[in-house]
Amino acid sequence: MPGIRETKKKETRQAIMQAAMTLFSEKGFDQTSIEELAKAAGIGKGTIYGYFQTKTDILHAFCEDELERLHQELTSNADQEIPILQQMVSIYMAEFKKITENREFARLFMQQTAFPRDVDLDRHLEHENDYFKLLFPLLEKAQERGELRKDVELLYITGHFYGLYLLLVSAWFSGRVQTEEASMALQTLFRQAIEGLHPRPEPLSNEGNKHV
Amino acid sequence: MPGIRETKKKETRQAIMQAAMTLFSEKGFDQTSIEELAKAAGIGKGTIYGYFQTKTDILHAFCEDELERLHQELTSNADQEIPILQQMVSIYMAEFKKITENREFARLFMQQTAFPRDVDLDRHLEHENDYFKLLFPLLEKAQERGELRKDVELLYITGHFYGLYLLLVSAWFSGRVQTEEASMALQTLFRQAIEGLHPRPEPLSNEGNKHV
DNA sequence: GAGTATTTTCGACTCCAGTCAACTTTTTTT
DNA sequence: AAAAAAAGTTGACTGGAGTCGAAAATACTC
Repeated sequence: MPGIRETKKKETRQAIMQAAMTLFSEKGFDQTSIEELAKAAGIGKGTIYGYFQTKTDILHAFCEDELERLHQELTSNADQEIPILQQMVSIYMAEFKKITENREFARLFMQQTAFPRDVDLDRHLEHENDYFKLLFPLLEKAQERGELRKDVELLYITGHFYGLYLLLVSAWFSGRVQTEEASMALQTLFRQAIEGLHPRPEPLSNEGNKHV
Repeated sequence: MPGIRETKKKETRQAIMQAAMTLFSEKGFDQTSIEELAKAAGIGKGTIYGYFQTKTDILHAFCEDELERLHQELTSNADQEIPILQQMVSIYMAEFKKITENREFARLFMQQTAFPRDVDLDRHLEHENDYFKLLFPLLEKAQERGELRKDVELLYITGHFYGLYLLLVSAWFSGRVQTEEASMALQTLFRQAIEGLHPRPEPLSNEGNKHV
């Protein structure tokens, strides 16, 4: 039996996030005041701070939820036998598309995710570990198939892909990469990461070197 | 002849940044109010907004100045004949060390640099281009020496290194990489990026594969 | 089910970033 | 060198994020 309290807490939390997303989308993050938001959610201003530490946290929690759901989807649909390059491109492009739906949300979310405040560290690490649980098995299988070096820790391999993902998002913000070019750019970067930046006498396969 | 106005503008700007850094360092960014800062700089509160758009901008401008100076230094000291791996590690570790001197500054600076607001885009791109002017010649020489593929655009090569740098800083914030380990971690990542994540029958040289 | 403890809600309040219209200083014009 | 224009300075003011202590709601105890 959940108890009145627990039930209401979940409901209220949802109500806040729901109201927040509606208002943030309609009027923008800065143009929405907490007081307004509280009224829309049918609660008092102070109550919000029993659920979230800051205004940004509301947005961040929403984005994390959305991505969590996306990851569930990706995990169930994943075809673990296609080349790791394509798997990684699919996963990170799905994330990229989701995140870049709203530029303002994306900025605030990425700022906190990539460079989190110390108070958020625990939550952040937990979330990251969930992500690893999705990625590691795929990378491990790719290692077995001989597509990835076995002498590189999975954490580092993930790092390479995640680093390039960060780069892509950053380049998108600065306007160096357009939304339509993103998929191509990420694929190119990932392929180069796999092939290496060092020149080699003979190409590894004939898929390579078609694009810069 | 500079004119009274121009001279004073530069002085005032310096006074603001100077006072800001003293106070931010002593009391922390959030604990320092603009009014306090204005008093310390010997000017009125409103005047600050004739020089900087936001409180964060003051910090950001300071960090950019510091990094600019660092780049000058790096450019003049650069030995363009040592392996590109070492050159890149030196440059990015210098930046890492500078930036991580103060955790709070680092967070605010990186958040704005990696995911800039639209109003800051022009300044940001200009600054990035200056950076490229430092890096491109080094990378080009490395291509000539056969250390880097010639079929990958310089912008992309820079991207690989910068992406891994972002990753390192992000991992430092999350506590996955300690300050003392950073240099080793970056070197490993950069070497892996050069060698590639794909396994190869015979190692390229005997420097490789010693660390994960 | 009355009484006590604990958790949650609330909005008046504090504090501060950022604005703005009046004012001062410098430059340009005549 | 006086007048007009332009650029820079200022602090009282505004609006909103986040706090806090009192009040309400729920949960425990006998």
